Amino acid sequence: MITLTERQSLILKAIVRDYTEGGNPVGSKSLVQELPIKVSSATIRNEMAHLEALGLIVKTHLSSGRIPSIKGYRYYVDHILKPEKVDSKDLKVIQHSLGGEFHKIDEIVAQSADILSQLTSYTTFTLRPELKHSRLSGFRLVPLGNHQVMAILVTNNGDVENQTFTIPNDLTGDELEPVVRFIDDQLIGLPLQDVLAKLQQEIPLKLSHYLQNPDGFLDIFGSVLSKAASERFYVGGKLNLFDYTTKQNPQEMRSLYSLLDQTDNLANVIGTPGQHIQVRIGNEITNDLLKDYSLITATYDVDQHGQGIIAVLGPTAMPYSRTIGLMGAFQRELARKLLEYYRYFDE
Amino acid sequence: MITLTERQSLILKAIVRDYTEGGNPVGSKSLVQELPIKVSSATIRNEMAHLEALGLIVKTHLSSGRIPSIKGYRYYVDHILKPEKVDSKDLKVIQHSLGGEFHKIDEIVAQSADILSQLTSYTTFTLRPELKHSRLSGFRLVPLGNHQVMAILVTNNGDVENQTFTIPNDLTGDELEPVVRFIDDQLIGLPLQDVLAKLQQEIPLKLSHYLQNPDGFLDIFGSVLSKAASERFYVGGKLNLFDYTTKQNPQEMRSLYSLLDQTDNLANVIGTPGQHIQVRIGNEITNDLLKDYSLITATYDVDQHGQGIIAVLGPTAMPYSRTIGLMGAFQRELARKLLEYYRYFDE
DNA sequence: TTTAGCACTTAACTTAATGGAGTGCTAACA
DNA sequence: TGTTAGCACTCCATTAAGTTAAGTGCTAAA
Repeated sequence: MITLTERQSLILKAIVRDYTEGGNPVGSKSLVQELPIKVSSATIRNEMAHLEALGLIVKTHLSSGRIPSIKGYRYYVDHILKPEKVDSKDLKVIQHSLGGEFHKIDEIVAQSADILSQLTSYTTFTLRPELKHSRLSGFRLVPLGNHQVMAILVTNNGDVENQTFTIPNDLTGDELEPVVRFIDDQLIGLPLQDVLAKLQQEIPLKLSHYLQNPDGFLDIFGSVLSKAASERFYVGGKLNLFDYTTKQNPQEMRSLYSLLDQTDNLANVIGTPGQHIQVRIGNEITNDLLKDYSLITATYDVDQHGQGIIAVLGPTAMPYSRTIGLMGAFQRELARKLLEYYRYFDE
Repeated sequence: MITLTERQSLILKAIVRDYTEGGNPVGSKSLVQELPIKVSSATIRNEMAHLEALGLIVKTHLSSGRIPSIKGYRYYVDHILKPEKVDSKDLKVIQHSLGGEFHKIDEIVAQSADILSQLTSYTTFTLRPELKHSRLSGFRLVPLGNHQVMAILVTNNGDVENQTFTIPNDLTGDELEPVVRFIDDQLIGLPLQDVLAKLQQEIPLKLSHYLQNPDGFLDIFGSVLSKAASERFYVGGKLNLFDYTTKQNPQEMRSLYSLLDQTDNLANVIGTPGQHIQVRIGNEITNDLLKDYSLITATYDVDQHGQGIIAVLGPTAMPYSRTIGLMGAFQRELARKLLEYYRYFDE
């Protein structure tokens, strides 16, 4: 366990600030002018040597200024940083962007990713509150004429998922009616997860009483259901990657960009709802492509409707204080907006 | 009007081929070995000087080999190039990828963009057959409970567009029923364009006979309608841009990438259905961001269902012959698949 | 414990030197 | 008249050497 003196802490803090703002290694002379204490550059050099011995800062070459190491950022984040109070202008942006009328939870969550990326200039990820709290509240099959049927699934949270199918010739709309009634009787009110489980087991058997060949229908229902039950991250500010990337090589950029496009895979990187706010720096992220970046994840809480995630990906040299401040504001505002949205359907 | 001798034409062709394959300026000595005619390097130098005087090839510096100029590519494309016959393996890939079952035209068109980008390693754009040939064939409002209504619009081509709305408290599902009947009576069978036009003019007036306050409904109907009537390009192989880009600067990459993301703006760049196949090279493209690239657009024809577009964006130094060959195959296969799809709804 | 002073190190930039690929031109040749 | 060998010339790319500025560690004195 590392403990720093007041002065060492001030120096580390100044190095982190200078480096994240200017991008250049920080030398002892420039620190003399900035520090609120009066010491010579030689003294600061001595302290810096100490911080380096502890592994908190490193040189880029033998006679260069210092930059924070991963461990240094870690110490800074854990012991020094105070989240910055959100600028009232920024808060207004957040509130205004969430103030409009939304018809879907996903719209709110996607919008949040966009606004947060705009405010931070980084790349952001948002996940809606976990679906394990969603229950099936309705299922319809709407014949559209011309061999087409639309399947619609509704949850108690107001989520609507739909998909259009071309019906095989041996399956008419009329035949499907009793099946819909079967679903209504047996499955309405159950959590989506349970429905999904039953779909693998008892439903096919029971359904065969109603329908000669249930496969076609099961495909349709299963497909809409799994769409409704799938958790996916929304990504905002993908283009910002071009601004803060450390990669020169277009090939590496491609791999990175491609990672952000695989929204279904992001849970592996970002994780699941958990700690209030978690900062992962450099190789603390379990993905080699991101080992030069920092990832901040925050869980937000919408009471009995479960928890969701917002996350920011940026350079290791980022203004953590400001970023974390903004994320705190988003946690609150997003939770508030979603609660308001859910309340509409709880009536 | 430029006319080249047989030998000059051979030399230009060889320079284009060498440069697009190797990426290096081509010198007279290397050409000696490749050309099917027996002449010395000095002779070739003389001919090259002539081609340069015509503006077909240029030097990168005073004593360098030559590369084709825009004008040179132009001449090559217009007078020398023969579309390459599509490899049977590639043709199988195309046919297989379009062979599956699709539930939407947009799926077919989007899939085409992906496959073409895969085969060319470039970025591709596809546009479905023009919507002016689509007619409104059905409109539904499905109440989903809990203040929600789904509006569904169907066209004679089997296109289905839908959107979910939260209904204002002063608008109940029952009230909407006569309105749907009004739509069915008055608008079914009309081209979407006409419906859109009427929506601006006579409909609001007529509707006020049925409904106290038609604004809410008009918003809903207009919103779904304009979704259905909007033409947008599908983009495939955006990531390939990283491979063939000439930009080093991340900022320029960002602008370029951002252009490709604005799918509603692409018509300005790519144009509307027209010529069979059009090749635009370098600054012939009316967009400064693309002035170092080539854009090949091809119109495909689906009989009475109208025309669509496929396009490929790549480096100016691209194997035009192969690319154009592939696009020709796509024109045929895509038109065939769409015809088959449409036929299903014409029954 | 702090500080002034100094020798030392390194990146980044500039300048010079060298080799190779390719050209244009001239004069001879078929 | 078209073709070719020969040669001087140009420019890029690479390497080598020199210079400057920023910053360090260490020593010795306050």
